[in-house]
Amino acid sequence: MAGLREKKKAETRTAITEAAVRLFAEKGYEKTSIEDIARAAGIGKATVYGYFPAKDDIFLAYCDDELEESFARLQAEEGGEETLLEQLINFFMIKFTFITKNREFGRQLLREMVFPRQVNEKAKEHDPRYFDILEEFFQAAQQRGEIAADQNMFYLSVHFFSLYLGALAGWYAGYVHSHQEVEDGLRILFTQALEGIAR
Amino acid sequence: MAGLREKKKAETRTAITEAAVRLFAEKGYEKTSIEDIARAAGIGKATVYGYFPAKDDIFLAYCDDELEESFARLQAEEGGEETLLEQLINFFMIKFTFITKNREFGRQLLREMVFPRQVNEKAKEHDPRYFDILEEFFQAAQQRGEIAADQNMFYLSVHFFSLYLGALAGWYAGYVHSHQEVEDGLRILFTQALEGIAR
DNA sequence: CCATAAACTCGAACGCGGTCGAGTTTTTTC
DNA sequence: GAAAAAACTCGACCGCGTTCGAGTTTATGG
Repeated sequence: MAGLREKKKAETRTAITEAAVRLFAEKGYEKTSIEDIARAAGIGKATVYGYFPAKDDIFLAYCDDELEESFARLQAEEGGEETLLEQLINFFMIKFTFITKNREFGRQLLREMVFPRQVNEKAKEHDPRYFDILEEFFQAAQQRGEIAADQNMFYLSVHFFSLYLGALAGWYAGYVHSHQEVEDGLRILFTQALEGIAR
Repeated sequence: MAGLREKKKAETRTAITEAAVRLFAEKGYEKTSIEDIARAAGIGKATVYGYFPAKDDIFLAYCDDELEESFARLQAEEGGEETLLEQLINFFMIKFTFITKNREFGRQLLREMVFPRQVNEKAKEHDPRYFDILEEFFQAAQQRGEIAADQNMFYLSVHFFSLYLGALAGWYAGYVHSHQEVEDGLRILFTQALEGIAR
């Protein structure tokens, strides 16, 4: 019964995202028009809108791939014997390096993730994955006695994530320029936080 | 000599911003077209681009007014006998209430201020004014003995500003919904930070 | 199977942000 | 005060994101 339709739909959707991923990487987001994508996917321009409500949403599909890659690298890291501070610096610097690999891409993605146009269900799947990694760090640090036992894991994650956001804001606003400056700044902020958390 | 030209130019510029402010407030940013603004200002559409390089820049001129108002309210507050924690909560909740007065306006402004398209000279005039207020709080708190003497005022400001950013992100991502929740969250995060900062 | 409904496709057109360039007004130069 | 230069204005146009609507394909039910 069904099937033929669904299969074709899935194929077309894939064709769109693949064409978009390729073109975005080649020419950049702004320089790639919907018509370019449609042509590359072998369909009409208007048909794209049957699959994605707006251009930004195609971009977000593209981001999913990229985020997946970053996430994999984050999990691979697993430095087990560093201090919590070093683990956190490491974690966020990987994220930072990834997101600022291309300034424009990072800016666009951050705008969409930090101040989304509407509450974003997709983000609510992503975020916990990062928070889980952070919470593992905290758990281990707690067992090593590096942080107090009564700390709320979730708010700890939020705390460091916020400081990371601040660093990104400083980067995009032009207050810090090199990766080293960002790392130094994060270290200062994290230490401020930790010296309280660790008493 | 000059004068006639300059005066006319200033008048036209004012006419544009005033028309824009009125129309943005009436119909919202997206729904207001450059042509609307031009017509309301009594000039041609293309002329607008002689005064502002892009639509967003007219929006930012509009924001200047709004930010000025918010800033005035912030300075008027001056609660002198509260604890640092309460002062900070107060300060950031005023900012939060202002910026989320209109969700769309706040989102757009935040995107532009936190992740600007290019390094923004205007922002570099604004930011220090807020940081100055914060540093006064810290100075006073230091004299009261609420925080350690060796803290770097600038990074303290950055720290709390970052936590505020985190709260905004939580709001726009839909993790917290009421002002009370935001305030509660800020209080937890600020306390985490302070208990370190205050030893 | 056929008839009817539902879903999908896409050329054409719309709206809007932004640019061009020719015409006009002001300033400068001598 | 005339001629050249510079600055300003705006109708016409371009490109692109998005929508419309008519035509086509697939699914459904008797």
